[in-house]
Amino acid sequence: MESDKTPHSSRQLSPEKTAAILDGATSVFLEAGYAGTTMDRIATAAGVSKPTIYSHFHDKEGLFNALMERMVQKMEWAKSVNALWQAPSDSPEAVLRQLANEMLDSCMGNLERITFIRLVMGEAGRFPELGRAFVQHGDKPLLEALTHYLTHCPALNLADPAAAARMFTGTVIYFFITQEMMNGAEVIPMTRERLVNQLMSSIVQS
Amino acid sequence: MESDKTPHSSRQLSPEKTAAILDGATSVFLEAGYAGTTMDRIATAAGVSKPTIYSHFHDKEGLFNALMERMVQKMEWAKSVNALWQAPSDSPEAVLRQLANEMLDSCMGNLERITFIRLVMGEAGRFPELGRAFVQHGDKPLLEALTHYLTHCPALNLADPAAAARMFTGTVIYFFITQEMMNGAEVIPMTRERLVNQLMSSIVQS
DNA sequence: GTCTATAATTTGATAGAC
DNA sequence: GTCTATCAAATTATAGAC
Repeated sequence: MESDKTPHSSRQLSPEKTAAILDGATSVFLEAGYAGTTMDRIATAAGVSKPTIYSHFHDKEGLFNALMERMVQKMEWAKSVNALWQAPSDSPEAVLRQLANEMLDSCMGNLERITFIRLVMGEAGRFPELGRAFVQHGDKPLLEALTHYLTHCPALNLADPAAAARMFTGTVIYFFITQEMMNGAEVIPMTRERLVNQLMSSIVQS
Repeated sequence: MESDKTPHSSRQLSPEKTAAILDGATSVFLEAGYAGTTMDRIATAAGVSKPTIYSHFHDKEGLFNALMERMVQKMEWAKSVNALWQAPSDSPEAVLRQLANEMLDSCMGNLERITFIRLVMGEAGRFPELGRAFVQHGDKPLLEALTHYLTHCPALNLADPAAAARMFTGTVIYFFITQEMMNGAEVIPMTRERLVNQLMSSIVQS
């Protein structure tokens, strides 16, 4: 068969424009939500014309899906999970404290992440696959790594490590949700230190 | 001064229509989100004309604010909180188990509540007061009641009851978020029984 | 007080030039 | 391959009849 890479290839879309469209559309969708975003604003933000968008993506929904898939895959807790492996000789308490703090450091005050999660939760009803992909690429790897750690850490004797991992992540992430995603920091004040201490006394020595 | 309640009062808006508009608008906003909702659809759903809507509410945003304020106030965990007081002689484990189960019963499979929370989280950036009101009327009373119980229950000796209450509600509510709001039930399976057992072994005997 | 009809603008999407 | 110009439909909001 002939190669696809002939000099005068029939490739019809510029990768640079594709990236510009995705970047511009990302910022507009994050700011205005799905229904609040117009193709005109995306064209302006991306520095291209509207027909160019439609030549690279079938329609508004196709562009949104492509863009959110890209964002969901960049959204993993990889850096936080590293805390579980990079100092294996540390005490479980030190390791788990660092995990909680890495998770909170990567979320608290991170306006782009806050806006992204708001968008995912708001659209998870109209785009069910988006919600599932968020859990698949975000929560699942974190829960698996933490469950594995809690299972194999010699000092801990947990009856149900997977449930303990759920309690750990749920406590940390819902704290982030109430304080920052819901603007509740002054309504129900709480410090991260007290929360993490509570988790330690519940997991490390129960 | 003259009374406002003269027989030929100058009252100019029918309360029945106001209620019809609020009800119709609620169902449309829940289904389509803020930007995805049109005043035409609200008029049809409410069984009134568009000018009638504008005579009762200043504009789309004013209608949305009025409606969400009403929904936020109906959204309390009152029934769940009752579990903390209606059988004070029960063991802490029995009381806390019932609280967790009441919370989950009122959420899991409750499509209207799922859609409502998705709407609040999705719009908490563009309507910051909405997020705060959600925490004020939802999380705060629940946390205060649970903290009070954990503080005064003789059998428990918790170092930080408020932090323990946070762990309890965060674990339960984030479970609901991942499994149902994010459609993650098949991606990261977990039973409510295991989760509640984990909470019991972390709080009742730590 | 509520409606019918409509104004003014914006929207998602495309035809056709180059 | 990308743009200018433009379409048909939908959108927020209102004027004026009754």
